[in-house]
This record gives sequence, structure tokens and C-alpha cells, in this order.
Amino acid sequence: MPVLSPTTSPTWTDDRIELLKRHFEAGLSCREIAADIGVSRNAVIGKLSRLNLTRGRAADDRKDQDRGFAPARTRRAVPRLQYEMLATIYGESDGPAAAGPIDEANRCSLLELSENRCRWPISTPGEDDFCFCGNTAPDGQPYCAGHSRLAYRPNTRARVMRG
DNA sequence: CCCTGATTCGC
DNA sequence: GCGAATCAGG
Repeated sequence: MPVLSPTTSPTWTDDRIELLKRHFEAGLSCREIAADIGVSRNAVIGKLSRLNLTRGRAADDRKDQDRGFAPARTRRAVPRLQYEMLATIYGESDGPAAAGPIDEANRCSLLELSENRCRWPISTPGEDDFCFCGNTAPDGQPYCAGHSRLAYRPNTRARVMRG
């Protein structure tokens, strides 16, 4: 007999499902599993639910949801989020160090602040030791270089995934 | 706000 | 059965 005739795309084949289960049991998040297998997160979750492999909930109550709506639910392709995310992670060309020379030696009180002094608050307003960073701040910036990086968060979520 | 998990429902 | 859309919680 011949081998087989995959006329259609081999969606969830055995090895895929095994990978799915393996990664799931390994504790990987659905997003990671999806990325590894090459499908969408929802596909993974959907399959897991179908296999009754939900990690937390027990497929129970959940209130009533949408019902009776159909604007245009056909192909919207949303693997973009993943790619953007991956691109962000892999394209992270950020200075590993030397980005925040934060000295506490220059701290000053509110009254001592001037235009070129970092206004980063130290401690809690009202407390005895409440003061400001006081470091030299670049012109136009309210904070020094180090605190500016903290204040303006390009990506606070710089999580490190093993890879 | 963003991310993750789970459910519902159209295809 | 599959997965996009959607909701719900953290």
C-alpha cells in the first residue's frame, strides 16, 4: 500500500499533539507552545480544551457570553502579535550596562532643585527622608540619564525567555 | 495596559 | 474537529 495522501494541510497530527502535550506538561505557556509548534495560541488552547487538558479551570460555569452576532468573522490573521513580540525580544539591542549612573550622593530637597537637577523622588512624600535625586539632568529633561530610562519605559516587560 | 487562559461558535 | 473571536482574571 502507498504511504498516504495528505491532500489537505496536516493540521493536528500525532506528533504535533505529542509536542503539544509534552510542552504543556513541561509547564510551557500556551503562547510558547504555539510559537514552537507554529500555530496560533488559540489553536493550542482550543486543542487542549478539546483534549480536556486544561490546566486550571474545569470547563464549568462562566456566565453568559456573546451570542447572536456575526459581523464578519472570517480570516483576520493575527499571528502578527507574535511576530511583533518576537521581533521586539530578539531585536532588543539595548545597552546591557552603563545606562543608569544613579548617584545618591547628590540628593537634595525640593527647595534645592533647579532646572538642571533630576527631580526623581526618593522615598515617600511626607516622610522624613523624602528628597530628590539631584543629579545633573540633561537640558529639557526633568530627570537625569539614569532616571529618564526608568521614567520612560520603552519595554518594561523585558522578560528573558530561555532560548 | 498587556498577557495568559478558557469558552463559544462559525466554518 | 479546527481555530478566530471573545470574555475573564492577573
